[in-house]
Amino acid sequence: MGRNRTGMLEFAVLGLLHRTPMHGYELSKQLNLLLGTFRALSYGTLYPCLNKLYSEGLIAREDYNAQASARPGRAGRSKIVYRLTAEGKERLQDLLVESGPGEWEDDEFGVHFAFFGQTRADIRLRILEGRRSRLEDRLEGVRAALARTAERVDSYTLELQRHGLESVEREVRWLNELIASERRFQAGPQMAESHTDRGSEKESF
Amino acid sequence: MGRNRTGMLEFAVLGLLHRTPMHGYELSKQLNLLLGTFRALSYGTLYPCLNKLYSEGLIAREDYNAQASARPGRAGRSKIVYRLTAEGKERLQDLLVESGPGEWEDDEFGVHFAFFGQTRADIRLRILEGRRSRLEDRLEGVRAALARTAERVDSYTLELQRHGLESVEREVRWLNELIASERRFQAGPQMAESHTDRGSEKESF
DNA sequence: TTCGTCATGTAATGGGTTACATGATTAC
DNA sequence: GTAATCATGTAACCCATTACATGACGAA
Repeated sequence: MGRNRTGMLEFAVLGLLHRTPMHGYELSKQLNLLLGTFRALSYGTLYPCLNKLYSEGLIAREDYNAQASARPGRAGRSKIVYRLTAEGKERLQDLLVESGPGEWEDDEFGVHFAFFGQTRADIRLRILEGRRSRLEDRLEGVRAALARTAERVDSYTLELQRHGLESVEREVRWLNELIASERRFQAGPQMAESHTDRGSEKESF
Repeated sequence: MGRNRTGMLEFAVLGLLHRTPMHGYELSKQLNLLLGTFRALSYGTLYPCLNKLYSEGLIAREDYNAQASARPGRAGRSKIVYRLTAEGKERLQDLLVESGPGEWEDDEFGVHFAFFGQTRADIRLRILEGRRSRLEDRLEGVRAALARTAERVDSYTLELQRHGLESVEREVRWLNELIASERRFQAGPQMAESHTDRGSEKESF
């Protein structure tokens, strides 16, 4: 047993700190941007989490009582900059590679996706496909329930369900595009121009 | 002071029981269908909630030890059917009429919307408009953040944010349609026929 | 000088899930 | 008879929010 219920927060923190060291306040903003659409979080959550990661040796702190900084601008306000330790990096790698059923859920998927840039291509594909089949199950369930109850329910409830259904359908289409583009990339990795403006050159991944 | 943090669950339970008395298990399925897209919940949450509502006198229980049923076999399986008391109905009315800023959030909005069929027209409009402005604020925030960080971030993160943004934009369009249709209805209740295909008979409320 | 925002935390509280525990009924 | 699902609950735990508490910096 002993499966880690990990907490996506720790994952997200490790992922962000791997990109670049940061202090808590900044981290919190990044996090709210990163997970923004999925979920927000507050200081009451973040700081205890940082303490925990620190006590587990996954991150290291560095105090900035900025005497050191020649900057006259921001003198000594106490900032604590965190960075990943070797153990932290190892741990992050383990988390990145996880792609079990738990990883198809909303939160988990969101965080995993956010760090796809650091994830192996085969894992990316597995997660995208898992997510898709997860959503398809959900669709089936809701459609069945809807068909059963449809005529017996007021139109607002119905409208709510219809809208929910369409949201899920839309995400499935999104996933289809992403999966196609992942496959295209894995089939022929010869080139993939980063242009990223808008439209549909998902090949840039 | 004394603002109720109410818990949307209690609201949803009262709302469902107002439509028709039910026992816990059935309630749980209805609830998961009703809030389905928004959130699921488990027995560990529901039963304690029912007990609480009962102890507050908002709902009444009725045991079904199905001797009554034609089946003479064993003492029937114990089902507990719940129905709203007078106090419960009163309480539900209070909740239905609430339309403060808290009511524009995801969960709150979902539950309120699900019971729009029992909500006064002016309140419906207030909630829809509040929700919309809530989402518009969110859009602005995300867009700003996106503009600030856009070029400094890998394309997966960007794609995630773009998709999130589009989801919100889509919900705003949905709300626009609903608001328009509510206004049409309030302006001239004689008829509000228009496209919106299956959604248009809001007059039935 | 006052206000906004940067910056870090703690304590109380709440809401929820998971796993556990039990047993009846229905369909195969 | 056996599996699925109906049906009800409890206890342990986890994660997160809210409100509280503190304080320094930059700009108006």
